[in-house]
Amino acid sequence: MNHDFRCSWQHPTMMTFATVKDPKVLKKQELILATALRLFTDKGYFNTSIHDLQREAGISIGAIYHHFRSKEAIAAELFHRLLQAIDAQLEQIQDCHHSAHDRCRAALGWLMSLSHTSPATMQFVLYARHREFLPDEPPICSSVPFIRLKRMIADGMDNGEIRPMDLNVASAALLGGGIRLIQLQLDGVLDGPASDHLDLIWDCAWRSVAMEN
Amino acid sequence: MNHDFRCSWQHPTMMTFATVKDPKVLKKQELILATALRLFTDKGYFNTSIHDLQREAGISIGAIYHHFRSKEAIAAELFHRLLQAIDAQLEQIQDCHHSAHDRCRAALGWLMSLSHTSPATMQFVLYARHREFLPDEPPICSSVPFIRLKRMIADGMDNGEIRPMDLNVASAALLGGGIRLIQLQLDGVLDGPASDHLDLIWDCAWRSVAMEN
DNA sequence: GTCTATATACGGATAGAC
DNA sequence: GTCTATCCGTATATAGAC
Repeated sequence: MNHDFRCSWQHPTMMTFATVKDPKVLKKQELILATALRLFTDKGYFNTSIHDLQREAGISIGAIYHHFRSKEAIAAELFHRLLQAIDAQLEQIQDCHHSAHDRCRAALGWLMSLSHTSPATMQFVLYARHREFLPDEPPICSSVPFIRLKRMIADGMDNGEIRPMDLNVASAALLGGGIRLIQLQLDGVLDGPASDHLDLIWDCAWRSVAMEN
Repeated sequence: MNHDFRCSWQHPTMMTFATVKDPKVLKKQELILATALRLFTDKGYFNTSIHDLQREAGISIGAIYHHFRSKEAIAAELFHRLLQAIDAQLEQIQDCHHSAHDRCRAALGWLMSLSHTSPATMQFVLYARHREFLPDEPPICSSVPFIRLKRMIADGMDNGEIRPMDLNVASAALLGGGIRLIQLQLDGVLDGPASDHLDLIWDCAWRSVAMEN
């Protein structure tokens, strides 16, 4: 049983906002997005003004509005890119492992490591109340990465690794504990990184849903 | 083993804001707080203006500022009262049951029923990003009710019901799944109330931490 | 205690030079 | 593409009559 959850991924802090355009423009867009991520998670979306963003990024308001339609558009772009990056990583994990057990464990391990190496990413994606500033976004539990995780679990139920039960309940039982630990870490309640507890929480989680022998 | 988690409590919707002052003043304060709770959970704190509150409550801005120092003070008062009401209920549950198993199950069951009968309460307490508008509040995981829950679990570890392990991990494993289900319900992902799944999620949760026989 | 009217500030967004 | 200066709506909070 392979408990290594790495399987050659990009280090989380390398997560970038790059797409396919001119690198000069990209640098500035990325600067704006990275600064926005920091401020949004630090003080919250509504406590961050465009003037804050302008000051912290060291560029002008005009430049910001040249690259983005509005403040909301910055948050939306940020949200989409981070979700996409996370989903890409989960897809890679899905390809590297072939049982629900190994896939979900690797996924949880990676999410925990991400919450340590890039807490702002985790906080913005998992924790922010997007509905309040991105009214058209679906709730996070319906986002692509979460759907993928749910699918992994459904497959495990089909092939007999996981006891048959309501899929939402199984997802909550298997990942709820780990996600809760991540939240505790982001809130500063844990002493060390959440991933210190991966082995233990995974043991608990797997007991809760595994097919009896 | 007693699986009844009720044990004579006030129905959650009866949760009121009453204290000890003149009932006439109370009615108005309660009206303001109840309206604020509805609007804050509905549109979010920052998307709710004092004018919205004034309109929805059917009173004047002057009246609002007569009873509360500021908008933030309304949110703070709301937060404290709801946390206190929840903790009072948990205390009652603690008194009615005498094992970690029964206490935690009853507590989770009650929280799930509360999330159905009074979703706004649950949403505001469990889900809102208080740090963004109540900067002096400690994080929710450090609040009185959560401390109480943690204590119940610690006791269960001491008396041998629960396997010895890190307390944060045990809390996450035992309650993380249920809390996650509550979040799913609040986000509208579940079809019915989360409490429909109490038996199942509790069975999963308890397996994950229970002492082996 | 409750009301209306208003002061004051701030935030998002735009105009237009360079 | 980037900048500065500015517009304008809105939000919190206050003043002061009743």
